[in-house]
Amino acid sequence: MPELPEVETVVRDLRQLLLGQAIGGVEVFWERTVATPAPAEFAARLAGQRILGADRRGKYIILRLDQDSLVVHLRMTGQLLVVPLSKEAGHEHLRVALELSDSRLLFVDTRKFGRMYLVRDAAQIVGKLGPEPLGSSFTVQALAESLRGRRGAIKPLLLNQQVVAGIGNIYADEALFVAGILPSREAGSLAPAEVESLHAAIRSELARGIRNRGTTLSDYRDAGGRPGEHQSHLCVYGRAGEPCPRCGTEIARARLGGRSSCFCPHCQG
DNA sequence: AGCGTCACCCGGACGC
DNA sequence: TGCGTCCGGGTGACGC
Repeated sequence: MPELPEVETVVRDLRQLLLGQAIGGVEVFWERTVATPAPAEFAARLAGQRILGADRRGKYIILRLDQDSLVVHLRMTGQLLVVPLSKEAGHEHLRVALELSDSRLLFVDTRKFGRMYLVRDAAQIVGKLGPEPLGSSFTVQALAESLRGRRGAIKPLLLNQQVVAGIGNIYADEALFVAGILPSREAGSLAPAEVESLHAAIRSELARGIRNRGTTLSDYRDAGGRPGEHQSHLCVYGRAGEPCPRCGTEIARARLGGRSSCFCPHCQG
C-alpha cells in the first residue's frame, strides 16, 4: 500500500523515465479515477502537453506539465506503471492510460480508490497539507505546536495530513513504537522529551522506508514493477499477537479513530 | 474549531 | 468445496 516512501520511490522512477515526453492519446477506463475535470476535458487538455517535472507532496504525486499539473493519489492499491509502447497495453484493473512519446503511463488500481486531478496549480489539491516530515520546516517546535492543547489520541492526529503530510497507518504505528509512546496517549499531554523522540522517530522511520524502496504488503510495485522491501523491517504493524521484537511482550491491537493500531504494551507503556 | 464516524472499493482471510 | 461476512487503507464529507 503506497505510503510516503512508496510514493517517493515512484516519483524518483518517473523522473528518470518520463521527463521531456509529450502526452498523446488518453484513455479513461474508470471515470471516477479522474476526479477533476470531467474525463472528456481531462483527455483533451492533457493531449500535447509535455511532462516537465515529477515531484511529491505528502502522498500526492505531481507531474508538472506545460500548462497544468497532473496530481495523482494512489490511495491503497493504485500503481503508476511505465511500459514500453511495444508491449501490449492490456492490463488487469487498468483505469487510465496515457500514451507518451516513447512509452505508456498506466494507472492501475484494483480497488478504484486512487484519483487523478488535472489542475492549473497543484496547490489547489495539495495546498492545505502540513509540512513535509523530512523537510526543514517540520521541526520539533512545529510538532509541539501542532500537539498543544489537543485532547484526542496521538495516533489519529499523526494521520491528519494537515499536521504532517505523508504519515500513514504503517509508519504512524512504527514511529510510535520507536518513540515508546502509546497510540492512545492524549496528544497534548506529551512531555517535551517525548515530542522530540516522536519527531526523530517519524523522520527515521520514513527515511528507512525510503531506503528500502517502500513497504510491500500485498500488491504494491514501483514504476518499474518491483516490490519494496520494508515490510520485513516492521516491528509492530500487522503483528498483533506476535512477540515484541524488543521485549517479547505480545503485541496488542486497538481501534482508534476507526483505524487499527498495533503497539507493545510494555515498551510503549 | 476539534473530534468522531462514515462512504468509497474489492481482494483476501476467515467461519461455517 | 463454496458461500457469506468482515476487514482494511487514505481522504473528504458530514454531524455533533
